[in-house]
Amino acid sequence: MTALLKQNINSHIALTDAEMEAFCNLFQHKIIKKKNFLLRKGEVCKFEGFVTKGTFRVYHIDKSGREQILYFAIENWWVTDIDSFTTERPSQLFIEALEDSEVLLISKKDKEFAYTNLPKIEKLFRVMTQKTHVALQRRMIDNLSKTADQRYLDFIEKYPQLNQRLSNLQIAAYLGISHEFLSKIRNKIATKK
Amino acid sequence: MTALLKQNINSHIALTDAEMEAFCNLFQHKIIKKKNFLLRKGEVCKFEGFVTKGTFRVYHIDKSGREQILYFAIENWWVTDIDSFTTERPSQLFIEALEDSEVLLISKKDKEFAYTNLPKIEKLFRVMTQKTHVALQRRMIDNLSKTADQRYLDFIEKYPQLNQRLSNLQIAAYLGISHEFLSKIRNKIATKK
DNA sequence: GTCATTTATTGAACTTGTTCAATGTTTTTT
DNA sequence: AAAAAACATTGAACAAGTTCAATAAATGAC
Repeated sequence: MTALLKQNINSHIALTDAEMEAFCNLFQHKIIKKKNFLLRKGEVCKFEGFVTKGTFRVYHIDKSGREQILYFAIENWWVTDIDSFTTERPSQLFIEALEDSEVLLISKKDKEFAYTNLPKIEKLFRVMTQKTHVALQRRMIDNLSKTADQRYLDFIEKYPQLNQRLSNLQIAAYLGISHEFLSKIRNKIATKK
Repeated sequence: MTALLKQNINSHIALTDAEMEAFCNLFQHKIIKKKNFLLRKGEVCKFEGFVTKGTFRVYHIDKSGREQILYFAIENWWVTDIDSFTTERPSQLFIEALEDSEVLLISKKDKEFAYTNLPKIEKLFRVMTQKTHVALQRRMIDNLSKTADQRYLDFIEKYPQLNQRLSNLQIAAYLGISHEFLSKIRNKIATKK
């Protein structure tokens, strides 16, 4: 059940078998059907999750009703609203399953327990947050400097697995463009080749 | 010399006086004159810095020569290229003083020393990275959902101190628009009131 | 204080991306 | 298998933002 989680943790830091067991035992397995929500705007995010099956999208809905996707999470990715989870304030985000999915969830209390009793877990989350932050910095710069065409080409090159699994609607909401315009970009790319 | 740094650390976590002294003693004071660089593209970032005086901008230059500002750092802010610092690979970024400035710098080796010998420092940087990450997530969503006018209004409301100290050139590079267009936005706002 | 440099403004032509509406295609549900 | 729903494409009119060039204003260097 937690094999993928253990492998993921191993890719960041080294834990003894006992530490690994102790930590992984804190997670609860949960099944989320397609179109169901792990979190809705207004709720306090009470978990940090690790995806073992399926796809989630973490998104925001603005005043005019448009959706902006902060990130996708598929197998082997972590998912949470880190803001709401740490501050315990209502979330501004939605986390929705785009397919029938499964996650391992750890509660805030159990995570705090791990921080105090398993010092390396503090390092694990520092390292993971740093890596996530670096990726977001790159995306920020790309969004400031690149045209939508280029961002789309980058996306399909960087995340071929996501490109296969996601509708163009979802990809457009991630790139920050209308799906109609994405369709025109795709047409332009296809006819150019 | 390190009073501001101590105050900043206290705003994130609680350290004993001995821990605080031990940690703050690892920092070196450095003066950087206006238009000089703390880091240039191609160099490995060997420090994490805390600004005690002045202003820095952390920016990227794209293929067409346009500059995108990742963030500004004034007194009481931290500054580094976290990507280059952790991976020890050449940086893609420039860090430049926009005024005569002063920073407290900690080297990678000393930071590692702190992580192993002062466990709370691990927590300090986890917490700080989380907060920075949350701020960047918000900026990302704003950039995906809001028009340049609104982002500018948000900027001057959120960072009045930066708005005062920075040229419109710098602000435009942060917002991801041309400075000419920022000028037109400013005109529109001024004549509307 | 003057000259040179940098920063800010404005207008015109252009490019990128949006909106809306209509139509076709695919997927899901029953 | 048919009907409904969701997704994708296309075109036309529009809005947002860029580029280039010219000029004005502010700042810095000597």
